[in-house]
Amino acid sequence: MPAQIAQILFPVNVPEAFDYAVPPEMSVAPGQFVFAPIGKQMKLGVVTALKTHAGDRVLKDIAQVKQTKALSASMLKFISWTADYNCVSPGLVLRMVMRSIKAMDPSEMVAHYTPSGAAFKLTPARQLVLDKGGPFPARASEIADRAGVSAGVVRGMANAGGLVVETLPVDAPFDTPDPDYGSAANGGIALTDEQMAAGEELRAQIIRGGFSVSLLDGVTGAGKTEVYFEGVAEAIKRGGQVLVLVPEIALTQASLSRFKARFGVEPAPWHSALGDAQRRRTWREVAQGRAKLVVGARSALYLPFDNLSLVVVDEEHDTSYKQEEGVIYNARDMAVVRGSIAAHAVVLASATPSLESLVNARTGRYAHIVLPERPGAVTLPDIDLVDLKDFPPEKGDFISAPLIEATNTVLASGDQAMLYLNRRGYAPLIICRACGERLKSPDTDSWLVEHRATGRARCHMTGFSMPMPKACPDCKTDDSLTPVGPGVERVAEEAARHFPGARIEIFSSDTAGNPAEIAARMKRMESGEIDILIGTQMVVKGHNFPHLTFVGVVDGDLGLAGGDPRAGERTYQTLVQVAGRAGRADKPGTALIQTHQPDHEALSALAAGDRERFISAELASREMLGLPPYGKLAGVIISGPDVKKTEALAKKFVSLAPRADGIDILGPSEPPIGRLRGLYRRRILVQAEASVNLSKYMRVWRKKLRVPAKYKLHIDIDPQGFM
DNA sequence: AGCACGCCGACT
DNA sequence: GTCGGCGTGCTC
Repeated sequence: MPAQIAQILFPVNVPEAFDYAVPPEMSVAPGQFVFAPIGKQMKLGVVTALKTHAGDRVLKDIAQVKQTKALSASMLKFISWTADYNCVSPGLVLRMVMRSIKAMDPSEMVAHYTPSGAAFKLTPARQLVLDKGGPFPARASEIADRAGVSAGVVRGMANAGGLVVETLPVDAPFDTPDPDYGSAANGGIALTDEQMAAGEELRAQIIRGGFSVSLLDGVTGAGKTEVYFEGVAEAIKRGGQVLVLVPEIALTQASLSRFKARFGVEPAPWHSALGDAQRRRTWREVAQGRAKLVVGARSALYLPFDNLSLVVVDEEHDTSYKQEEGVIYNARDMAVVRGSIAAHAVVLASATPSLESLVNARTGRYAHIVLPERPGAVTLPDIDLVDLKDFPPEKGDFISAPLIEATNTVLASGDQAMLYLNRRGYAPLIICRACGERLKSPDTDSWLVEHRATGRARCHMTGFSMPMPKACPDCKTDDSLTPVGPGVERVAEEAARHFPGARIEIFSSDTAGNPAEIAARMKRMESGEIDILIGTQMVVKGHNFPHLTFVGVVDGDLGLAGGDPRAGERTYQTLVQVAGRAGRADKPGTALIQTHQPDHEALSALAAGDRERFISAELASREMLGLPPYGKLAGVIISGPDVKKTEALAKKFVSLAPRADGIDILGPSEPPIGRLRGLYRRRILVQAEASVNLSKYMRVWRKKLRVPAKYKLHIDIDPQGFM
């Protein structure tokens, strides 16, 4: 029998898996993690395939098989599919999967304590342990922490017989969700007939098994979450694992609590800010198939699920599903791919579905489940546009008379108002009155934003920040630096002038602080301790304020500039979500949107409350221009330390483009941010007809150019922005 | 991603 | 003379 050869993929940036000899006494299977020598080092990789013949090359031996759960065949396929589609090496995708390498070993075991109930010598400190030390079983340090005693007390108490000791994993398994825990039958939220029918449809998909995609389409407040919970319950009931993807910003304690209310346990969390211990715990429990319910941001899609049977993508239109750095991918699209590979159900949920998903639903590729507005409950408020040409704000102000009037009316009736502006800080631009200099981020084409609350000038692209200078750094004139344009801080200042006595709070990622503080602010808003909330994008997600009946959008045009083909769609989606904050819980609401472009299709359709009109107009123009979903786009970003060489490299790349029908290449051109962290950037846009396999074309093209060290070429399939 | 090989400036 | 700077290229 010929020696067996294993293809091994390593989590490094090499173009393909490498061949290794399997020693005669060793047995390996695809998906297993193995140690093998690569160069001078020993690395952990994954067997992707076995074969019997590999060229003339003398192969090295696999050193050792790692004793841990292997990746499933569908996971391996998903890794290579992701790499191919997004034009990156499969090793980089594997690196995302292997994010928590320590989690491959079983959890360390450590002593846990539980009250024994037996008689023992009770002291005041020991009483504290019993009163406040729980929940049990727990580690000595956790109990001591909660009870406010030293860990010695806990151990002494165990010796005295008051606590029993057992050795348990440091990383506790997650509790098993109960599909019926908070169901309507068990006293949970009662579903309407329509919601029940929609839930049944999802259940039916899951019972039928196999690949399916359902677009769950319903306005805010129509009960999308309750409906997809029905699907989640069915999948859990059948023993499968469920992943619910949410936009990173929406992964809050409040959203986890909704899962707890419905399934009796908090789900396993996954997001970028997770600490090492929690990350390890979730990764391991997911790999072992013990974590049944996972709620996570986009990267959770690359967790090594053992038995995934449902993926829900909540707020599927949200742009944060697009990963913009490293491996560039769209988690919403990859979720559908994962479902087709692993043959399971996928649910896309949104009040404002992306045009791509809508078209897929209309052509029958996706099941379309439409939830009607709840009868009796006002959902979308009355939306009107304020043409800033007709109602210009006072000089230096940003709030027009109609917004002031509407806010006053709402405040007089004891309700709350919200002013929305998606701009952090005080002013987006700082300019010198004496010499005209604009404060710019070092090595980057981006203005510094004044943040008055912290007295700093900050770059939102790079994170650079410095104390707000007293004098112009260029002409040295004192006190000449002037803020230009509005940020939420400035709008709050203006609001304080217009509405004296009103309790005003700002809510943005700068002021948000930790989760506890966010929750506290939300609570103040809910209980009516805030009259006017002034917020950025952060206020859009998921919080319901029963007394909020007016929303004023300070700048409805933000996002329409810049030539991005999806700008109109994004603006429409955001404004629907913002306006939807007003007037729930049976109180009618109103929304006013300040704009310079009242005739823009997105804005006028919004004011008319006519989603259908906006969608058909937008689709018609996309079809005419050959843009997604009727055509395909890819972006190329080339960056490097020298302008001329970067430009030359971009031109050379364009000249190497394979000739093909149905493909247009635009550029290279300088993107809006032409220089970022000292690197000059050039952008190429590739537009293709729908029938073209654009990923394959880009992979072939990419191989023709050797990119020098320090220079980078990134391919972005279906780019969402044009920065 | 690492790690070594390689070819030019400030030290014993 | 050589120690080491990091630029370049390879790893089955």
